[in-house]
Amino acid sequence: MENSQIAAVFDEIATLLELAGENPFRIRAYRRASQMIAGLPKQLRDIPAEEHLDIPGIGKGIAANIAQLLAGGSCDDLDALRKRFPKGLLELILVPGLGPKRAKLLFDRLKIDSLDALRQATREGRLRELAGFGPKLEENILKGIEFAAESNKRMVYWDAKLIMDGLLLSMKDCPGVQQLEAAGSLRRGRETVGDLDLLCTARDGAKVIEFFTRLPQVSRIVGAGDTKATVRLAAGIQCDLRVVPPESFGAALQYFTGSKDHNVALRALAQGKGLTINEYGLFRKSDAKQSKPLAGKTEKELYERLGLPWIPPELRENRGEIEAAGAGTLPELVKLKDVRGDFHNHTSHTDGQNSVLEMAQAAEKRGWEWVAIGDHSRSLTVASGLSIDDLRKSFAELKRAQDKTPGIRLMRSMEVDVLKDGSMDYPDPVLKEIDVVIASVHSAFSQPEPEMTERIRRAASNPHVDMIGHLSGRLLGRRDGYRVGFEAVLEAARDNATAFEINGQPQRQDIPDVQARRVKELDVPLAVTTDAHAALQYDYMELAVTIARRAWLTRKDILNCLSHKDLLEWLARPRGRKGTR
DNA sequence: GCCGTTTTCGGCCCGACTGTTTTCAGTCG
Repeated sequence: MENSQIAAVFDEIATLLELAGENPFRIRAYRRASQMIAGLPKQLRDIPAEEHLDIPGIGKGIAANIAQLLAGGSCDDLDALRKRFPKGLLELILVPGLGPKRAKLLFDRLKIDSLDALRQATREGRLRELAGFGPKLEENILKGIEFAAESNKRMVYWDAKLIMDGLLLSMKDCPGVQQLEAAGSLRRGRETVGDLDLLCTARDGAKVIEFFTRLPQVSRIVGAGDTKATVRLAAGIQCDLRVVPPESFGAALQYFTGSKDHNVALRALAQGKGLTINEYGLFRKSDAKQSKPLAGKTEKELYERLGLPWIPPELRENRGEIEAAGAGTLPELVKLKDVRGDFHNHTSHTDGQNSVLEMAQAAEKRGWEWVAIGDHSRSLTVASGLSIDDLRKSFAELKRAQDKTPGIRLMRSMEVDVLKDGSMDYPDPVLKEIDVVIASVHSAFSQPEPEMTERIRRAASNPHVDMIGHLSGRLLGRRDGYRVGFEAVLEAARDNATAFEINGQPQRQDIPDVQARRVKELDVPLAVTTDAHAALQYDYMELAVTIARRAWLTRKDILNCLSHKDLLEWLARPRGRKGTR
């Protein structure tokens, strides 16, 4: 069982406990464990059971559940709870306005146990029989049912970012708005985003809220007060706007950036110092009226007043960043400007849109020091992969492009298919002619895990392979990755001085942050890549770097931060078993 | 259920908004 599946079980247990009206702190314990496990850099099954207790948020009870899950795929607590509540009850909670209490009431009194049953009962006016259910709620539930049916669709980071960029532009025209910033999971750079959070300072909140709710992007107003509004955007995502006074901007930005777990942990830290935090500032507990904020204007002063350096948003997942900040061991995260070039992209020879020269010129224009320009190998016929002859012709073309782009050093890279048996799509002598070889799986996705693992291990052990491309093979929102043993591949990569790619295509984001952090743990190098299929898609480097930052990576961990000279040295590194960098 | 340089028991983050209420519960983030 994967960590993500175990995390999902604990999340379900937490929800079911809510329905059962259990102790809220017990519920929170399960949620916390779920979050913690989802963020672990290593698979629980690869950690000795007795060490599970060392993980924060995991005690005796949850450790026992983990043991059961790893042994048999389920656990007693989950099974017992599932027997008490029908599956459809979990759907009801997805309806905005319905939480565990109301869902339970609907089930107990009206036997409603699915969205369909809810729709019918609402239309028949049966909800009004219940205390606390009036006409407004009824109306909101009807609207909410359609939303719930598709509410598990999160938007990939890049799409959400583009929508947010548009909103920021629009809100700049709003009279009275001073500071304006995106918060929430988007600011933390999460791979998918469930809703957008926008924060601004202004004197007259009501006027700003009115301006915001009338923007053309807004399709429906869910709620609006003097300091807060929630709307549905035509683009199909919810957006919250909060207006706060300038002296609270830092506290509010911190608060609405989250994550929830980070904030809870930060509050606990404040508690221990006799302080309390809310979105308006940091206060002494003794200051009951909260009249004298100790900090709040900026995030930096808020963290510093708690005895911590400012923590970059990408790290705020309660995955050890608060402890590291306290110990002064936060990493100096890689920045976009540290990147000197890209390894992975495609030209019009295969499925890209721009020529080799155009890709070279676009890279030069970005100010990169070098770029490796790539294509697909011959097996990938859907993308008209290059034959050996065409590949060799392209070397000459690259030389001609180099003459026209004196400001950048060009190299040839190739995304070479890993065939079913783990052999490469070109013979070794041909691979040797290519400057940067990226080994990727594009076929036979449904191989059993042991075969897939061995297949990629073999590729990672090929002395001409420089990095493993998009290891999981997932496409967010479209398909899960293929089944592959990450630790086994990682071990082969370490032993053979092979790197891992962090692919910045919005649907891929592969490998994800948690795995990249694990790669770093073993001191295996990583590369951030765009997988650009058009010159404009070099923009995806920003996303690849964001993933790297979420993985706690510094410039030392990333091959793209090497100078051309040092990169050539790395490419010529000694290979083979136990070879060193 | 977890956790402990205040504690192995008794705590556990905090406020806005809504809808239904005569003072607040439920939901949400």
